[in-house]
Amino acid sequence: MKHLTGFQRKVFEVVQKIPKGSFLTYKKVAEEAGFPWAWRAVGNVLNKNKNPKIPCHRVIRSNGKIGGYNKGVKKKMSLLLEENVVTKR
DNA sequence: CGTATGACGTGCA
DNA sequence: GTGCACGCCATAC
Repeated sequence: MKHLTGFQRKVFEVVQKIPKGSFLTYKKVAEEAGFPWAWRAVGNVLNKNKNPKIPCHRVIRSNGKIGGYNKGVKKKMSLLLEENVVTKR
């Protein structure tokens, strides 16, 4: 797990704790992580994140858009449709 | 150590 | 409701 900063570790913790069938926005994750002012960094951390243990696909934008996914946005949409049971857009 | 980037968010036209 | 621009934080180079 290497040397993650408290920020990243916290973000991973929160994202990993997201219950199935639910999703959080980047800003919400940052807020839950304890860094509500660094919602920007949340997306960056997840982007560079290579940990498959982190359901980063459950984190979407506040715009209601899916956002992105380092494994493929298409994959993220599929996961959201299957796990979060959400509608397209 | 300094600069640039990015899976964002909000504001304004 | 949609599009463009700016601001923001942390990380990577």
